[in-house]
Parts: sequence; C-alpha cells; structure tokens
Amino acid sequence: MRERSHANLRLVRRRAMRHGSGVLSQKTRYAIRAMQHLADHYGQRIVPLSEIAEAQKIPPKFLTVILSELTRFGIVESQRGKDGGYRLSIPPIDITYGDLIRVMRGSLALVPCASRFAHEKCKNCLEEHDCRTRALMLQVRDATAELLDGVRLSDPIQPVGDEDIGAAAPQAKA
Amino acid sequence: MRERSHANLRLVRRRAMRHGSGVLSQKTRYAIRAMQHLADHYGQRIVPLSEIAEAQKIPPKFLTVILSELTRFGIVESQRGKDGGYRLSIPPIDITYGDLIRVMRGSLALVPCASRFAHEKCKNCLEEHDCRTRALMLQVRDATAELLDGVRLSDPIQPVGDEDIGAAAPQAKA
DNA sequence: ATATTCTCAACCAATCTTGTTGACAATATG
DNA sequence: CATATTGTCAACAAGATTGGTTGAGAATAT
Repeated sequence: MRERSHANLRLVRRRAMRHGSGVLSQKTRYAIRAMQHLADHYGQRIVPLSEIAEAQKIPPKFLTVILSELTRFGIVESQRGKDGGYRLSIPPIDITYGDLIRVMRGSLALVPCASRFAHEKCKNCLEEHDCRTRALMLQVRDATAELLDGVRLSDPIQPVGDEDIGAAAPQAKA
Repeated sequence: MRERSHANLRLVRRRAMRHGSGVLSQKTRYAIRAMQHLADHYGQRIVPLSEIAEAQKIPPKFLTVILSELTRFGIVESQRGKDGGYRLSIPPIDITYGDLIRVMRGSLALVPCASRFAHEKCKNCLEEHDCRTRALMLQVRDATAELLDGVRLSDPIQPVGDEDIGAAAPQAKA
C-alpha cells in the first residue's frame, strides 16, 4: 500500500461534506420503511396506510404514491374498503434490500453502463476513457448487489453502535 | 441460498430499467475523464482546457466550471496566459477513483448516516426502523470505498468485453 | 346507504442538473 | 507596452427531479 500523505487528499475526506444527500432518495427510504413495517406483520393482518404512515412517520399522502407504486409492481397487495390496507404479496424472506432499491430506483449501478439488468450504453461513454472505469464500476455494482441481496426483509435488526461508524470493514485502512 | 422463484421478483430485474440515470452525475463523469486526461500527461506538460474538452468531448464552458472546482480543491493546478492550462498537483498514483467521487459528490454512501467522513444523522432515520439498515449501508459503503480506493488514476485501462457484464472477476483477465 | 380505505392523475414549489454568457484577471510574446 | 491567449468567477436559465399535496373517484364491509 502506498503512503498518500498529500494534505489535499487527506482533506478530501473532511471537506467533502457539501451536500449530504446520499444516493437513496427519501422516497426510496420511505419505501424501505414501509416494506419493513409490512414485513413485521406478514401473515398476521392487513395493515392500513394510516398505520404505516403514523408508525413510520411518513407523510400519508406521499405514502399513498409509494404504496400504489409497490402495489402496481406486484410486490405488495392491497385491499380496499373497511378494514382494508396492504400486505406483502411475497414472504419477506424472499425480498432482499437489493430488490427494494432496484424497484424504487431502477438499478444499483453507479453508471448506467455498469448496470447488469438495466444496462444501457452510456451516450457519453468515450470508449477509451470513461470506459476505462467500467471494469471498476462493474466490480462496485457486483459487490453492492451481493451485500444488498444478502439481507432480507425478514432479517432481524443488526444494531450498529455510534462508535462503529466506518469500522465495519475488517481490514480498514489506517 | 434460497430459491426465490417469485415471478414478480424475477421481473424486478428486467422491469426496473426505468430511468437509466445512475448514481454518478454527468459532471462527475466529466471530471473523471478530465482527470484521466491530466493523469496521462502528468510530468510532461501543462494541458489547456480546450484540448481536454476536445479530446474528452466535454462542453468547454462546462469544463471550465469543473476544472475550476478541482483547482479550488487543490487537486489540480492551473496556469494562466499563453501556453497555460492545467496539471495535476498530485501524482496520479496518489489519486484514487474514490477520491474523485468524494470530491465531486461529497460521499460514497448510499445514505448520509452511512457516510464515514461526511457523516450526518439522517433527520428521517427512525431509530428502530430506517437504522435497521444502517449496518448494511455501512457495509456497502465500505465495500464500495475499498474497491474505488483500490484503483488509481495512474492505473492502466482495464478492458471489459461486452460479454463481461456482471462477471467482474478482479484479476481474472489476461 | 354510508363510512372506510385504496387509486390515480394533476398539480406545485424547491432544488438540482447541465450547461451558457460575459466580464475580468493573469501571463507570454513581440 | 500592446495584444493575444488562457484561466476565473458570478450570474443566468431551461429542463428534470424531488418531495410532496389536492381532489375526484372506485371498491368494499357493515
């Protein structure tokens, strides 16, 4: 391993906190929470939107849009009328977090041309330059998919202490 | 491994090609290409913006913005006037793709609370629900970082055939 | 019939993305 | 010094995306 002691690059990490948006949209995160809530009641009862909204602190009208989308997709079933609501149409052990993210945002890949399923040639991929990174992007996609598809909606909470930020890599670099 | 033969979920992968945007913005991809171009001429000469723009097919005025940003950041040095241009201020072997992405988009993490350096508590992280995924998000972040920081601007092209989509064996190729 | 619950298209403000314009600052050359 | 060249920077702008809301239905249980 090389030293890399340049002040500028050491600063990258600290300074680079400009827009803390993250990759997953709020909608996707809401969807994950809603699905977790449904998973917790799978096989027990149908859960009305209002309950999910309240428990998961999701704006109810927005949740309407999200759940309709998931329902249209077929991963959730709905029942109308009195005592209606939603339930998973698939056992939670058969739904991975990777599936949820793919459903909501279309792909796990960093760049379109590195998506395994939603693959499309980047219009702006210079063959010899941008695609210089394609092997790398594919590796990232695959590693991401392997992790995200390794955890299922039925899996228990994996607690993370506040001290554990960034410690999750066994061989973390100094 | 579980079976997971549900038609819906098998469909996820095919159907989920809705908005092929990807995680990395066009600006970030331009920045990577520009940096690759500078890396290719590191130690040789100063490269004017117009050359980068033409070679990498980046709108020159937009490249202006990008290179100024990189220069302000200190990762690139500029020279004005006749025969001016840009050069890396750090040897390309000391710049990883992870660095570039962090510089341009602030973090590698899927969600803000899973960023190691640009960490911030998600305002919308229900302690017991959203954070149910935090351990997972941290693993993804770390795996991503390890891969992206393992390849440097000085590294040679890693060709990927069209057949190799998703195959991504790190050191398999001749 | 009525109350309850999901459905869905349309709309909206704010922000982000992808650029462009144009005035200005620095520098090399003659 | 004059001038051409090249980077700097703030402002603008069209279009897309995000994060929602509104409101008019449609289905269903009682």
